[in-house]
Amino acid sequence: MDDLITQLQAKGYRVTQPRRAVLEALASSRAHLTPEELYRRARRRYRKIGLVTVYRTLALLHELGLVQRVHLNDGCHSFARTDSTNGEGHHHQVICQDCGRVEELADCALPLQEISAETGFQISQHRVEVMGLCPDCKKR
Amino acid sequence: MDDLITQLQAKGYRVTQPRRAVLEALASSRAHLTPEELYRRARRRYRKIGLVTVYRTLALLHELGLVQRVHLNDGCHSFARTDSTNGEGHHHQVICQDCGRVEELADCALPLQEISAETGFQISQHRVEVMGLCPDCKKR
DNA sequence: CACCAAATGAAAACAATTTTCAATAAGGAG
DNA sequence: CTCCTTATTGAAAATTGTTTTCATTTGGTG
Repeated sequence: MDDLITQLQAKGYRVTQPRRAVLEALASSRAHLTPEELYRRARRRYRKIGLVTVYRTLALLHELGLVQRVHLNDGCHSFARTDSTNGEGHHHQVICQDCGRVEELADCALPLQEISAETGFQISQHRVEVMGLCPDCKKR
Repeated sequence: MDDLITQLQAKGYRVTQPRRAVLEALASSRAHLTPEELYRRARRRYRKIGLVTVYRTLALLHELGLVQRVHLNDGCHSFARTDSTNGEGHHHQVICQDCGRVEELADCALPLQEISAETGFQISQHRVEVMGLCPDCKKR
């Protein structure tokens, strides 16, 4: 969280109250959130914030690789923070279908060589998404 | 293509001119297409078709597992036909970033056991998308 | 060929996102 | 600490993408 703020400052962006509110809302949730949900949560921290600012902040954070879009079967409108452990713009997530919790996979072990050989494609990036129930939701 | 039509009939859906137009447009492209693009192409085959029908046909085909949504970094508005070889609702695609060509992977070789053990998730489905340049575009 | 439900197209409604623009506030200079 | 500049903001309007409504058309069956 403080890390996110530091990153913003480092890149020359201002650390404003609305941005703080969005960052805190994001950091305090393990689940993926839509702009609307994020807006509701951010508002609890900074009442005056507008939905537009949420969109703008998300765009900014996405550009900086601090949040990632979560691609679900029925739409791709949610975002989750990027785990600080993965420096890169990785896209390897495990997503709980019940509570929305998102976890990142360090390594995906895709046989890229093989895929490249088979298809003849020159591969530059990839995305892996695994869906299911997280330990908590699985118990219920 | 004829296969798609047969499938429609088999499920009790009517084979109408607009649907034919959409199916042909889909079948004749190796690339993923947005509803808008599909509309333009379908119109070349059946002038009177409306964009609404394209949406409806896509929804139908998606339900039947004959097309899949393509999830790109900057939006998920495209569709590609499902390779007839993969009966299942697989989501393992190789996508050309230049021409949009989509190829399906038969097998993804993800170490699901491992992922499950590591994360504690009970896994029910997954999606793999590999992006890069197809053989043709790579040459240019 | 006639019938009827399924399917269609046009227009309207709706939802999500982006743009515009005047007002505000972060943060560096003094 | 105050001033100043400019990035950032919020509200409203505009835009874009998608869905609904409903009267009309049409595929397929008898």
